[in-house]
Amino acid sequence: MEPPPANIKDVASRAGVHPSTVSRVLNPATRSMVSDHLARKILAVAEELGYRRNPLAAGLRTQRTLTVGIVLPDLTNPVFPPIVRNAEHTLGAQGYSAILADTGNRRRRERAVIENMKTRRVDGLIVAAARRKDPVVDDCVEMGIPLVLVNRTVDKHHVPAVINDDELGIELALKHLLDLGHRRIAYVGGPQNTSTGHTRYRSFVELRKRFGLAPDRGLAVNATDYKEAAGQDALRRILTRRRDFTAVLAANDLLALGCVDELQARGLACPDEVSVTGYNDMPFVDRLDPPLTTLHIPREELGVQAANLLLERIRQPDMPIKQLRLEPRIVVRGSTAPPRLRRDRFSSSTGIAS
Amino acid sequence: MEPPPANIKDVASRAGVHPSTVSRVLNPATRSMVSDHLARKILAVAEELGYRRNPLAAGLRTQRTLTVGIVLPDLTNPVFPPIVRNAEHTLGAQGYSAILADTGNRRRRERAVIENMKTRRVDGLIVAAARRKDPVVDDCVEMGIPLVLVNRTVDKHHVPAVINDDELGIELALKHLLDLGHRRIAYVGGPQNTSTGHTRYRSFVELRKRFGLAPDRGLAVNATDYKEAAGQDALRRILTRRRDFTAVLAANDLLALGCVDELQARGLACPDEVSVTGYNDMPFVDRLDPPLTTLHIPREELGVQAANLLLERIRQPDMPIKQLRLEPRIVVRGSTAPPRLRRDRFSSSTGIAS
DNA sequence: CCAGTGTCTGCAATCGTTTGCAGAGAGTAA
DNA sequence: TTACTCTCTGCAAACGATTGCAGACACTGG
Repeated sequence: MEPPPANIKDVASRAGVHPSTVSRVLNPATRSMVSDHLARKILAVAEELGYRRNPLAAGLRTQRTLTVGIVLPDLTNPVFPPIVRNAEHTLGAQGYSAILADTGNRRRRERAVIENMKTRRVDGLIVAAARRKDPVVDDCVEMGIPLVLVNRTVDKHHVPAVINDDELGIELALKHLLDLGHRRIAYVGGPQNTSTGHTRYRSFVELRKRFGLAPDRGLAVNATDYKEAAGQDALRRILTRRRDFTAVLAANDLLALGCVDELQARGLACPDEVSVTGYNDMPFVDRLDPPLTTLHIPREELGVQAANLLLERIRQPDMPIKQLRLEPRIVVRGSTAPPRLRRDRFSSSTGIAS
Repeated sequence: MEPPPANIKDVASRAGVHPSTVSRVLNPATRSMVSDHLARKILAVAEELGYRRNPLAAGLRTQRTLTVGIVLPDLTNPVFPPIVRNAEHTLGAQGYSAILADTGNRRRRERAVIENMKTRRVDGLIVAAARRKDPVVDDCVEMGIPLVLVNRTVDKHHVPAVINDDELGIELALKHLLDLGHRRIAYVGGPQNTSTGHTRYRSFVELRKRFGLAPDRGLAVNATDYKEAAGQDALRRILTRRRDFTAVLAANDLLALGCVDELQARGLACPDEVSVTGYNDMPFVDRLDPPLTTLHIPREELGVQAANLLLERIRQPDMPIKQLRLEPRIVVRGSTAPPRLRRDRFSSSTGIAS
């Protein structure tokens, strides 16, 4: 029922040649070493026997496994599936397989899965779970393991990465709100130990200055996590101090949803009383109530480019390090609108009128 | 910068023993063959040298790779990420790594990726992309490769699988609509070459009979694909024939969303004029406009159980074949409501009043 | 005829583990 | 002492490929 698959020796003996000759024929790089006549014969026999090269044996000898690891913080965050999918496709087209691991956002697990991938001798890594200071990533670059960061990067600047232009993204969102007439704009940011959380926050602060808005510290809070609950919590904290903002700029769609929840819980209408913007343009946020104004990022492109960059590094490890910064674009939907005069009950509690 | 990792020979010579002894110590099954004293010493040396077993070499020898393949039709369908994530976690806890492939719903690619996984000598496969008649799956069972289907199964009944109890699901949805007072209920089904599409459709037809509803063929259409556009298209086809239904039972959330789109396009309010139910309770459908009434399936459980079942089959290939059928539960939200008297313009076209 | 040049193929070592088999000692009983 | 059993460790052959090196062979030119 289960005949052992043919190996290179079977092919060789059936073709009346030595296994090494078969190997050479099957390997494109050494293909030209053997005469055409013989090669054709060997290929025919291989085909006939249904021969498939054993990647374990080959990998053992060559130290290359045609395998790359993909490390995610959380596959259920809708940003990642399209990235993974496209990365997997483009890797697959080049003969590479992807081994996937989800760290659940835990450092211990990140360390463990990358350790595991290293012992499995992956040829390279795509990491979407990087922290700004990430010793695990440092280890990899130090060991010379080809590595590409995607979506998030690290503070050290000599690591290949494909990320979003977050300065631009925040600028687009902020400009949109300013154009609508908003002036008191709250900010709900992401975890500061991620590059996205950090950059978006810094961009917001700087742009606010640049656009001549008062540097209102109490209006910006960074969440501990890119999840709805954390976003809701962050906005709640802002609301304990200030209630006079007319818009919330959130660093991520999930945070934005949390903000919407908190507004709803307090009976504040979105966008009538408070506008909200997100970041990432996750699938289905266009169908939410209200449809979320957000920044669209080229998810597919992120995956493809990360894969290509990694392949490039695997094949030419000495190339200068590249960092790609892809541009987001704003998608205006129903969660933002011009500010309106506040109802009494809203401003009354702090005594501040907008 | 890159010292070659220690191998078993290094450990052996450093500990003054033979490599085979080291191997025995490191392998739990043979651990007891060597004296405690020596074993402890060897473990210490291994630790000291940072020894990690090379899975390629071991796999070459043992024919086991501690690797399983996960095959998906479409990772961007929100049903799958939770399944994958949980499967990966539980496999990882047992030392197995997951290599992932997305077939993009194409048969050619399904064949190719599974072929690839077989040559990579995976120890088993979790397949979520099965068709009802799936020669690729047949090949695998015939070759004796441990295999577990998840979410979808095949017609042949001797394949291990973890799926939903779709009869129950459809019954719950239908009952819910009946309880609300609906009598003319349209059905938008999934592709009939998938087990889910087939079973849900059959269940709907049978249950309608059982509940004493007229067998209204024109009210049921099966979409070609589990996507929004296909759902919209299916409902459009129904609407060309009949306009007197007050509810649509969709076999999948994405189809349901397509139905909502079509209703919206025609100016039919949901749920005021037509109720809609979905299936799967994808993330975020609770926040849509309207929030979708749907069947919640134990996504995490599906992943965990599929992984466990696979591990069981890998370790005990001769166990009788198990099929797990997990129960969905209905989640009632805003997309369903009691039927109301139709407005004139709606019923006028067919002359039938509900 | 011999040396020299090229082209092709085979030899054998190697990658890092695992495991059946056998042998070395130690201990026990007769 | 001998024979036998047990427990532990080493030997060496796999697993299935790749590749540096060298040899076989045909051909050419002197």
